[in-house]
Amino acid sequence: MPLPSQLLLQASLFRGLPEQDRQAVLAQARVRDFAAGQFIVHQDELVGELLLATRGRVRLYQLTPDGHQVILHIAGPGEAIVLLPALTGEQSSVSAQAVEATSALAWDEADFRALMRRFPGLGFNAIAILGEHIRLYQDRIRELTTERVERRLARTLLRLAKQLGVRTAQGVLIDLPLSRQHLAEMSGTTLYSASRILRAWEEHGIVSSGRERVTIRSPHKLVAIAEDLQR
Amino acid sequence: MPLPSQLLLQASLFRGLPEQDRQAVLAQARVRDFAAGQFIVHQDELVGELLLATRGRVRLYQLTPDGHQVILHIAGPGEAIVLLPALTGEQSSVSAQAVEATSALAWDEADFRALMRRFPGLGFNAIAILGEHIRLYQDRIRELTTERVERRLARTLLRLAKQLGVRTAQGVLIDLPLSRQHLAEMSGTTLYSASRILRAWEEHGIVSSGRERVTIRSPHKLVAIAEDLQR
DNA sequence: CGTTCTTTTGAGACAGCTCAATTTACGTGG
DNA sequence: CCACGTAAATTGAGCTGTCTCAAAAGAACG
Repeated sequence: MPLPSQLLLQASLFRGLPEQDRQAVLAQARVRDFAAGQFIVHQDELVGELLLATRGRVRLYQLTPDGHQVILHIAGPGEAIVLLPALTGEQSSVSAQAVEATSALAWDEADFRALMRRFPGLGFNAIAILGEHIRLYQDRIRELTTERVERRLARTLLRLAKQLGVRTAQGVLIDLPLSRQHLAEMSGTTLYSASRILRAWEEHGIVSSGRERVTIRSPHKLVAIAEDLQR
Repeated sequence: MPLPSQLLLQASLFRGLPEQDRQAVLAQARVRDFAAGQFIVHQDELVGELLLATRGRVRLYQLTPDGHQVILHIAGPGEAIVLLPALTGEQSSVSAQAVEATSALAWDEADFRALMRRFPGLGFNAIAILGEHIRLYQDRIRELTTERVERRLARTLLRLAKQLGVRTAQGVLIDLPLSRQHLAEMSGTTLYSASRILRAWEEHGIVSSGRERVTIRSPHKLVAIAEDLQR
């Protein structure tokens, strides 16, 4: 099996590890594949393994009792799909569903913990990843309590563009099937408000969006909206 | 200096550490004291040390460009005041201000990292703590996007009661100077809405609140509001 | 070329915010 | 211990951003 080593060199989890150690860690991983739309873990379930995406995209979300979805993150190649439950042995706080055909490396919880004892760098990297998540979440909490919908939506698009953006002739395409509903669930609003705002932006030449696709034509203007540089 | 060892046995950071190791870690700590109201760290500043509260209460918050505060957490004895920046070497994502006279143990960033290499249990505990924060933040994001103010306020009070609640004759007192403004900043609303809701709850015998004080008379009813058990 | 899912758009409702004006509680100093 | 000043809390009134619900139009796919 040819490992996608270029990508895994960049994976935050392995950053700074000596090549030899990295190989030792990779040697213990299994490969798992998920079809588009397949559920990978369910909220409040025990998982028992650490999953690191190598291909595809995974939607991480929480479900409320009355059926609302809140999307917390879209994980792409090089990112962990399930990390915390494997590190702490607790159940998952989120559900994960593959958006596209996805592959991942999998380590058994116990195995990975043993690896962390052997290679302390792994532990530091895990902490750094959790730290990034914490910062992102803190930012979102601040945005949700102090900013209005339009700005939050702008931030969501900018975050997505940074993470999954692809340069095209028209601008930056967010390379992911992304409905208005999904955008709403990432921004803390409703599908209707998201649709109206995107329409308005389309009129102003800021974005160009179709069915489950968004291209940012003018990242600059979007930043202006997100950061309130206009008035 | 007599260490408050009972408390430090419970501190999540030292959980499960052999007594001997714990002593070795504690031996490298300095004690720092902060007056009520004193600023401990500022957002976006480098910190350079890990701070573990042993006494008092610390408000952790973010400030928005237009001056709004968003309170992310109130840290009490046994909890870390500054953790992530020391672990990753990055600047702090939050500001910290002592609510009361506060004491803390302090380790230099580099020293603590060395201790983590020596005692891997420290690293696992750090991960567990970060994990708890992540779960709390995820919950808040979900609440902010799907629940209305009254319920969020109920949850805020319940969280505070769980963490800092003191049983009294009238109910559970939240042992902390806590204005309507602060409650609003923890719940994602305004001081006015918080005030109105508390008044209504007072009328229904759910809480009894005075100036910067809240006592929960009927935790049961508050849970009913938070969890929507009523209708 | 009908079926299904996504998106758009309209109209109305309302939760919660804003702003202003009091009232209440506390601490301090005379 | 009282009077005063200050900060917190309450309350009213009006406004509006955003949600809700309904309906129709557009896009994809067998």
